[in-house]
Amino acid sequence: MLNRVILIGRLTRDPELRYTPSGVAVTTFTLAVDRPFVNQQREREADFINIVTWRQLAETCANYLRKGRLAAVEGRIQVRNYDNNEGRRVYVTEVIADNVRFLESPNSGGASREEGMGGGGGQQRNNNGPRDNQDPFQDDGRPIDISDDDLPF
Amino acid sequence: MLNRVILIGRLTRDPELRYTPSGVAVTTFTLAVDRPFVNQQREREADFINIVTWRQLAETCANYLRKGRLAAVEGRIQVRNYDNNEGRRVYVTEVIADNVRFLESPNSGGASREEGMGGGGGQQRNNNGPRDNQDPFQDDGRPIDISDDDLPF
Amino acid sequence: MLNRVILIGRLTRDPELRYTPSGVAVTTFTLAVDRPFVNQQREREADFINIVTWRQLAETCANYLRKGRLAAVEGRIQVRNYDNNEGRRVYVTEVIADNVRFLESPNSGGASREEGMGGGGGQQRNNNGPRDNQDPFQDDGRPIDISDDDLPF
Amino acid sequence: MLNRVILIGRLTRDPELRYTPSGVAVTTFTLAVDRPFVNQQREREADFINIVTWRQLAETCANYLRKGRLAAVEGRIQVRNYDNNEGRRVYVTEVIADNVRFLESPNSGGASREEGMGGGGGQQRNNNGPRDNQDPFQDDGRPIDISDDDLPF
DNA sequence: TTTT
DNA sequence: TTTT
Repeated sequence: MLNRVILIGRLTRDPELRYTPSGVAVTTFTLAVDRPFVNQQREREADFINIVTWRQLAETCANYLRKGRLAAVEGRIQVRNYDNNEGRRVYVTEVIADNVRFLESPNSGGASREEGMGGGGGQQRNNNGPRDNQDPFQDDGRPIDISDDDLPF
Repeated sequence: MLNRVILIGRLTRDPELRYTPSGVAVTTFTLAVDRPFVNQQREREADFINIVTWRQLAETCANYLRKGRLAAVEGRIQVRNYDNNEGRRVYVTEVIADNVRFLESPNSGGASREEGMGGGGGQQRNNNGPRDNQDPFQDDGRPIDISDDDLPF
Repeated sequence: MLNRVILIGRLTRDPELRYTPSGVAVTTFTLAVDRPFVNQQREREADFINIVTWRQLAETCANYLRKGRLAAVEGRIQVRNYDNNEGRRVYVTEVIADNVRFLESPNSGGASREEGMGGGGGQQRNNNGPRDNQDPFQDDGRPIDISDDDLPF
Repeated sequence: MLNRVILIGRLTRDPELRYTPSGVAVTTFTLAVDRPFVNQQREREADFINIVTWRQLAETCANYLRKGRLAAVEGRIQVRNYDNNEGRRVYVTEVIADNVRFLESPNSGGASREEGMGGGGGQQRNNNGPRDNQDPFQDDGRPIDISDDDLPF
């Protein structure tokens, strides 16, 4: 009936942009949200929360967010379930975002030194500007098997 | 860094009150939160979101909430993980509530007819008033093996 | 940059539906939101918060909300200022709602006995169903001098 | 009954720290919160929202926030009214914050060049570190006539 | 009275 | 000007 979430945290990795068979953009990433200090020893812990964005917002997130950046996310909690290959029902909880704010500009630091460095000998990219959408080798740019109702995170 | 959730929905079952070994009350329940209408056929779907409350709030929720009742929950998303008995890592997402509002009084209807009817031949209870805390057979009232950090939902 | 408000409270009076010169519907009402108990004497106080809704949501609120009803409002804070007839700058704070949930059905009680009783000899209305939109004497149904940017609350 | 606000914006001026007669710290500042773009010409507008913090949080805000800095504020809307010296009832809306996040470190830029430059011949201060609480000339550090219930913003 |  |  009412379902509202607001988070501020840092991306644990670069966002992943995919497309549904019908061509709808969907971007996923994980936000590390620090918990309030629990004890005097100031042990720091975080919750790692999966975020899903769709359409125009998905494209924008893929272009402007990177691993390590601070972002604010507004959205709603969604709980999906599916049966895995062992016949077990698995529950997945995600936040479907409808508003994302980039709280660090690309050149204000905060991003990990390793961001964008691909698995080995991959293309080098300018990680401080937006990602080049024309890049034909842009990872995750190909249509894949995701439906709007049941996208695997 | 900031983690805020606000939900309005209905309880899918009676709340469960337990105690940690050190005697801290913890109450869990699931909220069915209707999704906004997706299509013209007005198919109604809901997200089933697990809620955890602690201490005084846990006692109050156990006393005043029942299956079917409408409630507003304020809290934060928490993601726990543990290794199940098959050696698989399982992720559990819950909302740790710090504020719960009862949006239906006990006698304003909305609660299922079956609420409180135990497994078989159980005690009958007046389901419209608060639960009797003195009841020595109150289900879930015994200390069980829950720690504050890793309570099984 | 981010501006989100969620309120639950009761209407202090019937909602008012008006139209901008270009025919856009705008409904205003005030929500009484109880403050958390301040002291042991349990003095109850409330904040009275002005709500503005537009377009389809305005029509729906005018049709289904009434004085005394419980409602949840989601929106954003807006601060307007204008110079009054004494040349003083006046600041007005409202919540522009984009989502309103009716937490009491028309026949679940909660509405004041006096609701809808107009100033003198007014039409009688069935206050428990939705308001009749065809009613040619529906109060506040005439176009008035409100602009989209600067509506007087 | 439920009253929750979350804002992200920039301070329009340095925060002001005061004390109630009984010695309770209270800090006030104004947050400029950009509105979503209204038209194609990308006219940018903002809402200027008054924030009030109390006790420990007030001290921390006075120490770490400065004009121009980005901050996230969590709290509740409060509406006060008083009769001004012309016998008119004036309504004041503020956000009483219970959680403030500093989204820019003191040396990440963003602060105005003029911040901290006092009215005339005042002490110079290092504006990038926290404010020195021992400073005997610290502005707004003297007890003033504010009560907990009716502080003038 | 307003911030970037 | 205020609701239960």
